[in-house]
Amino acid sequence: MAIQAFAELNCSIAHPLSFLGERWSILVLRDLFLGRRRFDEIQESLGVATNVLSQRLATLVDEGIVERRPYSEHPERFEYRLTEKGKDLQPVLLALLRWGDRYTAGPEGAPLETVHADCGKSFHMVPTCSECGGVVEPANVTNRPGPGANEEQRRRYAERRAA
Amino acid sequence: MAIQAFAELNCSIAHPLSFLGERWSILVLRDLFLGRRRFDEIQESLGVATNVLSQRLATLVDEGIVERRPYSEHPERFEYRLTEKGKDLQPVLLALLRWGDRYTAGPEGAPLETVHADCGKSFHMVPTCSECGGVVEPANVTNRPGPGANEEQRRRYAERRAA
DNA sequence: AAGACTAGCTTGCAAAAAGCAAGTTAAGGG
DNA sequence: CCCTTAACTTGCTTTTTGCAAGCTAGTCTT
Repeated sequence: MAIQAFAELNCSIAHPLSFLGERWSILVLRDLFLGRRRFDEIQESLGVATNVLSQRLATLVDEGIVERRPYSEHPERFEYRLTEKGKDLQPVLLALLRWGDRYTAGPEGAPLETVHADCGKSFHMVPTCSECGGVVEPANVTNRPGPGANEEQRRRYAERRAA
Repeated sequence: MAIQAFAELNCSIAHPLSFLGERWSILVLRDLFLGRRRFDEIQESLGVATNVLSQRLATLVDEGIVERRPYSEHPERFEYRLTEKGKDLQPVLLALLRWGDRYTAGPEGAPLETVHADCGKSFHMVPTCSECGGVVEPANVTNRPGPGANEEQRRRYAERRAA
C-alpha cells in the first residue's frame, strides 16, 4: 500500500503524496473535515467502493492522520476522526478549495463556504510568508536546496544555475 | 481521461482532483514550478513511465494548466510551461511542502527551501483569512453551503445541524 | 421468536490504470 | 554511415480500482 515510487524521491511534496495521492484519500479527508465520522456516511457521500474506502482509511490510520475509535461496544462500531497531524492538512484542502472555487465552480458560485470564526466572515485562504507576513505569489518565490537535499539534488541545482 | 466520479461531486476540492488526483500530476507540476520544461528532464527527474507522462501532460494542457509550445522547428521540439491558471496552484504545492517538511522530512531537515523574494528569507506558507488577515487554523474554521450548493448538499447540512 | 434491518466491513472477479521495454520519427554530429 | 537526442507511441504485463455479493454481530419490528 501507498505509492512506493513517491516515497523514494526525497521530496516533501512527493512524500505526502505517497498516501494522499492514492485515489479518494483527499476526499476522505475532506469528509472528515466536514465532520463526517462513520464509514457508511463517508461511503455514501463519496460513492467510493467499500473495499477501497476501508483500505484508504487503514492507510490514513497507519500514517497517523486519522484515528479509529470505538463509539459503541455491543455491537462494535467505529468512528474515524482526524488527529492533530491530520488537521494540519487543512491548508492543503483550503488551497485546493480556493483554486476549485476560482476555476471550476459554476456560474452560481461556490458549493461550499468556509467561515473564519475569528472574524465571522466567509473567506478564502491567502498564502503568506512565515517571515515577513507578506502575500506569497508565484512571481516572488524562488527555490534552493535545503539542508536535507541529497548530492544529486545539489548537483542538479548547480547545473541549472550554470545554464 | 481524468477521474469522472470526482468531477460529478459538485465540490471545489473534488473537481480539481479529477485531473490533479491522477498519479504523477502534482509531481509534474512541482517540476514545472522548479523550472523544468522539457519532457525528458521531467521524466528523468521523477522516474515516471513515458506513456504516463505524455498522457498527464496532455491532460494538464487540456485543462489549461500547462502550455505546450515549440522551442524549435526542424527538428520539432516542445517545452511545457505553467499558464497563469497553473501558477495559481502554487498554494496547493506550498501547503503540501509545508506539511511534508514538518512530518516527513528526515533529521537533517527539508530537501528544498522556498525563498520569499520580497523579504529574502527562507519561509514556509502560513494560511490567512482573506477578510481579516488573521491566521487560519482548523479550530477557527466552520463550513456551510454556498450559493452553488445543490439541494442534497443543503439537506445534508440541515440534517447535520439538527442532530 | 422469525425475519428484516443496520453498521462496518471482506471476498471474488472484471475493468481500468500504471509500469516496462522496445520501437519510431526527425533531425544533428563525427 | 552510424550514433545520439528529444519527444514520443505501441504492445504487453502487473497493479489498482470498481462492482456486486456476502458476512457478522447485534437491534428492531411484528
